[in-house]
Amino acid sequence: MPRTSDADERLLNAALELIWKNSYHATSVDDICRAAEVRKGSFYHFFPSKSQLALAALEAAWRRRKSILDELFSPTLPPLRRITGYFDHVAKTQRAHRGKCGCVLGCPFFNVGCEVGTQGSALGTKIRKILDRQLLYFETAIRDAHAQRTVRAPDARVAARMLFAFYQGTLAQARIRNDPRLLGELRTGALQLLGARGEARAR
Amino acid sequence: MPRTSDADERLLNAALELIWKNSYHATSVDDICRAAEVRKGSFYHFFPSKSQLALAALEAAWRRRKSILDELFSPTLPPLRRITGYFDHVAKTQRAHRGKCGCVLGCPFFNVGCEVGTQGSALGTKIRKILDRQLLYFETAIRDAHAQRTVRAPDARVAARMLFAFYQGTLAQARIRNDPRLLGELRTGALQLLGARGEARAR
DNA sequence: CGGATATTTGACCAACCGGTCAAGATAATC
DNA sequence: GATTATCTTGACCGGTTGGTCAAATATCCG
Repeated sequence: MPRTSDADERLLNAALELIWKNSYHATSVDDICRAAEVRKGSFYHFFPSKSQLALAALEAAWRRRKSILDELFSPTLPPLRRITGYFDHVAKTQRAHRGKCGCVLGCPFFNVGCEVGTQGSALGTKIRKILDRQLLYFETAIRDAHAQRTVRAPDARVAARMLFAFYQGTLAQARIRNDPRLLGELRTGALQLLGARGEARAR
Repeated sequence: MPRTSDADERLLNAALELIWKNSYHATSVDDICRAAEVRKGSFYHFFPSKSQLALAALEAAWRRRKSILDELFSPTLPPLRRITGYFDHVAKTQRAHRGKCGCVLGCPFFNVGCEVGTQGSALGTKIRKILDRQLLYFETAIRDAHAQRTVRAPDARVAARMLFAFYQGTLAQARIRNDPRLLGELRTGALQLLGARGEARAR
């Protein structure tokens, strides 16, 4: 067997980068090829269509994110720490984005989800699935926090949805305004939203 | 003087509808012309470019929204009622969208803001301005609520930003999942986020 | 080395993109 | 009813879109 190429990976990376920074519809196949230094013929050797490439790129991004989430939401950590620790991590990476490419980028799944959500595409379905899974991390952390009474959240699922909405809304505002300082409000907002007890608020 | 036309208004309405439902980049000039039953030549008689049309359409949408906000956030109403009343109104109109076109559409300013936010276009600037103004309604309501001690929010601006993020995040989730039921969580989340007192929570 | 398979290349496609324009149609005004 | 400014029309533009393809080339394996 002949020749192994990394052009497919370069395409995945370039696609994620461009779609994340701009948007799905604003990113053309030619743009992606140019950024990945791959000719269009090779593009269609590896991927059947632009939408399939986007799907694969988001899937790859999710795999990376999942391993970070698994670490930050480890059950060995106090439940509220998992959440605030994750928010700290998000603030850090968004600041890094801003340093590198000049923009706060927000969440790629959420951004593309907003863009294509109403169109019933395969992309939309995949994104809903990813967001659902991300929600689960919040849900179990909140359930644990409730069990050890650092938080009062009888319905952990609803509380997780509200926290997730607050989190994504804050991240999106940071993108729209290109201001990572807004992410500093994630921690206090989360504790407030979950009705965290006084003692739990410190650090 | 000759001939008065409403083609410009039809274009504004069609543009808002299509951009809101789909996205800015997914909506073409031809799409808009078709929906408005206007030939392309007429389009460019009234508007110099697609982006200027979008700008004007969002501006018109904001004017309509502003008059609703002025009414629902009237200082004659109890401060928390202004907020919950607005959320009720949003839930109602989003349900209506879903009934009419099958989709929860979310907030047009926020959606387009997410899409073009990083590109430094005039559209982005306009949207930031609109979102800022919408934020002010929350801010004064929260300040009033704090003054009459139905809420504890020493920094009304920060509290407003957090509430706004929660509101937009929830609306966007409802769009992504096409589920208006999520909007039912706006009220309880808002009261929780603002640390509303027990008595204030009842209806 | 020779063959099999994986990859690369660049030319090509029809459809569509945002935008232009000259010519004609229409209607309020005098 | 002529004038005049507003609006409408449809043909047209070069560039870009997502996507195709046959031929060339590179590599691994025996």
